[in-house]
Amino acid sequence: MVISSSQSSSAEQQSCPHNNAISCGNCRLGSICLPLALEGEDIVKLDEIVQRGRPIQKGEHLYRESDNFSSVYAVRSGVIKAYRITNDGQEQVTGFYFPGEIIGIDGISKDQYACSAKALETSAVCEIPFNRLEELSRQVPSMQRHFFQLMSQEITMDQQLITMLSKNSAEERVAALLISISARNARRKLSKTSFRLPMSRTDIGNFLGLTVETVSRVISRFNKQGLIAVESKEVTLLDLEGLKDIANIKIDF
Amino acid sequence: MVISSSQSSSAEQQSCPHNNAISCGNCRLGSICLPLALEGEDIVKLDEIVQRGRPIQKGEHLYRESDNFSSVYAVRSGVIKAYRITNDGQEQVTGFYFPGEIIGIDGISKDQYACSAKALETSAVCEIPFNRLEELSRQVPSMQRHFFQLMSQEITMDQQLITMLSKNSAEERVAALLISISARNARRKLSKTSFRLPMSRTDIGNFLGLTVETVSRVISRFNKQGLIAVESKEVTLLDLEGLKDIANIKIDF
DNA sequence: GGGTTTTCCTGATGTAGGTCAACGTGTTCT
DNA sequence: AGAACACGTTGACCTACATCAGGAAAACCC
Repeated sequence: MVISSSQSSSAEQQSCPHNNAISCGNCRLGSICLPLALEGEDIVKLDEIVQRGRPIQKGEHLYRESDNFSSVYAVRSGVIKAYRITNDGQEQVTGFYFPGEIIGIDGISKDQYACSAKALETSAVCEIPFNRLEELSRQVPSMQRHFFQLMSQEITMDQQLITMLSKNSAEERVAALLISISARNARRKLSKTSFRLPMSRTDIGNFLGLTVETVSRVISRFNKQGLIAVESKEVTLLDLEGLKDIANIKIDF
Repeated sequence: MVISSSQSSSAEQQSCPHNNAISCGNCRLGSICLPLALEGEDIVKLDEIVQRGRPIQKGEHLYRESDNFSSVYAVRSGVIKAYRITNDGQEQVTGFYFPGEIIGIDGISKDQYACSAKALETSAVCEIPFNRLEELSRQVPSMQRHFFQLMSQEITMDQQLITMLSKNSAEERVAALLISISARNARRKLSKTSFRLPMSRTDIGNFLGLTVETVSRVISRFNKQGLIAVESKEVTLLDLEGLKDIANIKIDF
């Protein structure tokens, strides 16, 4: 079944309506997901190995835990949730991936994905077959460097989350997540203060190591205090500085 | 100042008493820290870039957070603690590194180390200058693959820790750490049931997101229940299966 | 070798956030 | 449109772990 991608309506998609016209060279996410140093010729090489598939519907999986690892994916539009199932059957959300971000690199170590990846809304991704990427990395030093950096960045982000989970209060965690989403929106030239939370409260709680009830209470409290204005999933950050004070950490995850 | 390395007395050191006689080819940790696929000739190439420095004394730093990144390090003997300082000045332990394990790759993303690395006991490390490693990775595909895997492994380990911090009880966490250390000892052909905890209770608590008191209480409880036998830092795991039941997770961090 | 400092243990008490429960509000399906 | 269901909010209560506090035992160090 082929689904026409022109139905998609996210901000990112609108700017490049025809799928087959998209290339890494003209993608407006390039500066986020690509090495800035990549030269014209090298972008063409990268372009050749990148596969742009049909959109993924909300709730659909990009891949599942323990599927054979073959590709990493760049999110082009939508939001992807990464999660794993613990031994006792609980879900643990390990990250949310926004446009321009790369997902799937945790699969390299064991040649199978360590997480499942599920679309939280209709999403589009660029598939990058890993063996071709490895080849390209050998030919193009800046590409190799970029990929090492990307992986290292994932590590430092995880370490920030570790720190948060072991040291910060519920309010600090929720504030940190709001600021993180805000910052990632800003990178994509979207509003830094007004956006839609693509994930459920349950997912937020799960990611932050809190229960739904606690997340809900903290958000309500922020709302009452005039720090934010919430209407279900729509959020406006009214006092970004105040939130940063509460979060009390430098974040870029 | 040069410190004679013959003073060192750890198990790993004893097997290769003369520093300058050590090479990646004859190091008994090779199968842990090196790509298994590396061929004779390639090991020589790796050997040429690896620098074996003087031992690091207990409490000494290998590098500090925000030092310029230049090298990754393979622990040859001893134990290294990685930690970062949070905005409000608290320490957060992000990992313990045993012989055969690689530390420092978190520094790649920003070209400066994201953590500080401190020796918990007199240790020896192999320094691997990263730019030379990058070069070598381009020439030797299996080397590049190995390094990607190493980084990816660090990510999955961090994600396991994240899961533990957000889902597991104090007892589960402590049991998991004990089993992890046991497993890492086994990899090095050391006792899986009897060893010395190289880190303080404070460090354990910090790493596991618990207070010293809680760690101490849990360890005492395990002791009373006959799961382990502790005398200060010396531990014997009396009921490995029982501990695994408690830990309730597959661990390899 | 004895004093100082650090580490470890254990008990008493407090609290942030979990649990349980009930109800309101969207969303989906027929 | 109305039933069925997932999601979100709020309140009352509870518990695992933090905090505070004191004392014992190592470890360090003139």
